[in-house]
Amino acid sequence: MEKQAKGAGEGRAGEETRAALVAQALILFGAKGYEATSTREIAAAAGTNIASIAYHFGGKEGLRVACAELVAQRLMAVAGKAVLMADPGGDPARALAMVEMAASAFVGFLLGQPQARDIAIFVVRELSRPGTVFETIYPTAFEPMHRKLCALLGLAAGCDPESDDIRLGAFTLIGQAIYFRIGYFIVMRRMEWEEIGPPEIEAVRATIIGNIRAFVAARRGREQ
Amino acid sequence: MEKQAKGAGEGRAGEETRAALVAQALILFGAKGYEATSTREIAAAAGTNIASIAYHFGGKEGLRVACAELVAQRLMAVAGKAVLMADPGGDPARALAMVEMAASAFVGFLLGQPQARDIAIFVVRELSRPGTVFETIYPTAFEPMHRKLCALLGLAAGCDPESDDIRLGAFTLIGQAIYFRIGYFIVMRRMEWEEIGPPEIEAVRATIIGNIRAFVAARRGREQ
DNA sequence: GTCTATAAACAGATAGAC
DNA sequence: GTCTATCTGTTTATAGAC
Repeated sequence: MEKQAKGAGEGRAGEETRAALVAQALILFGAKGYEATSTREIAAAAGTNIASIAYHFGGKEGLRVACAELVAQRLMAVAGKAVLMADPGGDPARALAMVEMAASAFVGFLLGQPQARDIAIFVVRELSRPGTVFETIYPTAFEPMHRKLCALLGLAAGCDPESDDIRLGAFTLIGQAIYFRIGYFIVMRRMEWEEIGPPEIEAVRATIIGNIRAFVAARRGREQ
Repeated sequence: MEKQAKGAGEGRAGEETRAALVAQALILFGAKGYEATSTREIAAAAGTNIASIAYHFGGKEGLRVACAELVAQRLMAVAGKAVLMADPGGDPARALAMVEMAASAFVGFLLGQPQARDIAIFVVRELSRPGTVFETIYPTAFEPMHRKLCALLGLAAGCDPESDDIRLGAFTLIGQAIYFRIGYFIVMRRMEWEEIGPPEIEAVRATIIGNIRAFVAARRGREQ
């Protein structure tokens, strides 16, 4: 009644409404889960009506897919340049530094502003089960990044980048970072933190980077 | 019509129905999520009717709480003896061995039989947001276990067990294990595994135990 | 305690005016 | 493209027979 005063001859396309719907859906899906979020809720948050979801996306499921596409695109835009194009030039020390930088950025994203956190949890939820969204995000974003991480780790540690050891090790690195988002409230309670701000993020970062160095050091010290 | 032939004078109490409902709800909540699971589904899986959920638990939410209580109880029964009562007797080497044993058991549980995996994911989901279930499981099961893990890690590494470093380090250890459950399908895809059986579990176990040793070694080698 | 039948609320999808 | 009003199916919860 007061929110939208757009007449029929508005001119500006419905691209804005579409974008608002995806943006709000992403936040709500992340915060409450896909099933627990109603289309009415999303429409209200986006300042539009329920019917517009069917119009723009064909239905709730289409909106979910649109969220996945947006996320995959953003992930590639951000990490694609920072991670995928990283070139250590065959130098183990530089490779290690690049892994540390990537981990640092990842932790900052996971624990940063609430909106980023909700997007992160949307991705985690969707990647935890097979489906359309999994098939959208895994091949275009996750797999290339994990492969690159393995390349850097392998170079840094002096191991075959595609060995079971390095591939699984890369998962343990990702996992410990993601846990701080999954277990957000557990961590806050146990650490007796009121909120997770810059100093807290820094503490998490330091611990994870310590683990990365220990991981690499343990392998460097062995054979090869 | 054919499933239940219990007359009025059956004698055996409804404790069985109650237990079946909790058991099936736990599996379904874990597999599909709380919101995505209908009470009809649960009742059918438990071989009873919808009304019995209201009778035994007051409603769907009561069933969720009952699941939490069962999980908290089982966690304490299993891990309570294996972990909480572990006494390294002040020996760092024994403390490290105990952490490794606990991690090994934890990974086995997380990746073991499907039923155990579903229970694990129920716990992870519920602990990821504040609520009644969080308040049930966190203080009675999670907090004591994390504290004990910190004690063992601190002793093994020669650090203050309640320092930020050790407490956060304990989270990174838990996180990397849990990731293999959260990211089950990602791992399978990337590792090109058809299923996660004993040899795959062993590989994950080896990587995580390697990380634990690296974590401890990095701190032992420093000061103190 | 267990069940069927049903009530009341809510979901996602759609028709049609503008 | 946007909206209101409505359709259709499903949800949880409940009443009441047995």
